[in-house]
Amino acid sequence: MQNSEALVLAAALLAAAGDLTQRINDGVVARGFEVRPAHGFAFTRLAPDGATVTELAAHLGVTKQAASQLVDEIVRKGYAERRPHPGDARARLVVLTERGWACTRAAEEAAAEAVRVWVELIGEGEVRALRDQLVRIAPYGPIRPAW
Amino acid sequence: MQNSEALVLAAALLAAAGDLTQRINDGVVARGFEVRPAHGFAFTRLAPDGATVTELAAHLGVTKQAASQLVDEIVRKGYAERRPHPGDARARLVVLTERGWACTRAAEEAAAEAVRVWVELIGEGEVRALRDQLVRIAPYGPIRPAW
DNA sequence: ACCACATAGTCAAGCTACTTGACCACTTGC
DNA sequence: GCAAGTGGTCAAGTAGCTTGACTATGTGGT
Repeated sequence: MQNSEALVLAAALLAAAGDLTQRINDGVVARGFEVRPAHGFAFTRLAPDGATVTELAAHLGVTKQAASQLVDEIVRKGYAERRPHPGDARARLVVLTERGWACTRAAEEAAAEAVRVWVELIGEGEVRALRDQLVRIAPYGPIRPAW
Repeated sequence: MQNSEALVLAAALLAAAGDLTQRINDGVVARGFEVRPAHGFAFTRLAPDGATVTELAAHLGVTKQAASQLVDEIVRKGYAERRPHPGDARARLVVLTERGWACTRAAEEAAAEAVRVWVELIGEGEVRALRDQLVRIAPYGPIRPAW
């Protein structure tokens, strides 16, 4: 593969990721939730059983101060709440509220809607293949803004 | 495709894009250029024949003031220069210097190096297929940070 | 049992890459 | 040839991050 082709791949990947992210966020906002994209990726970490601020910081690839500010924001907006951590009095467990769960479901709907456009473009099988390949090459590292 | 699968696709896409962007930028920095990722995407627009600040702003999806500041920076660092625009005395044509071209070539090398890792993971044919599919679904809109 | 050290979290201040608003120079179209 | 539009910059404000400092709690060695 030529060098210049690699840059084309990078540009297309960035464009697709940016487009998808924006479509999902727009869809969530249209459903009545006041959020930005970073919140969504925080929610996916909080979703199963909650998480501490430090765990969230690692997931998002930011400092724990930044993660703490983000938690302040989603708590203030009613999507999550801080609870005492069972088994560690220093830590606090951040868990989603019912509204937080509703927002998560809205994000899934919006994502499905955005992907549907792609399915119409290249077909469901191709989208699945795309996803499978991406899952194989995507590192399980922090979810970060692309730049 | 279930709703939750769409979010998995989005997360994988974001992770892959973020990872690739960072690898490319690290590679360019390692080759002795002091840049950030947004510069690279500016370069790809400037590369053929130069561009005006307004065109660059549209390409990057930011205000023309922001684009102007970015041009200030890459001019100060010696990667580009402002020239009078032939045929429009209001505009100025921003063109790459020789160092700017060298940086672009370094980005291509770094991108190829990063993609090589993927080729080893899933094979060259799959990477090509990935690129082709992405090119088909990626809108030709602005290149933006993923969030 | 104690004390040094590590870790969870927050407060405060600062920075950077953006934004909005105002403005001038030049161009375009009626 | 003047009104409206466009290219570019200057200035000020802002959002979301950073680094630094600190308290409270947990951990491990002697």
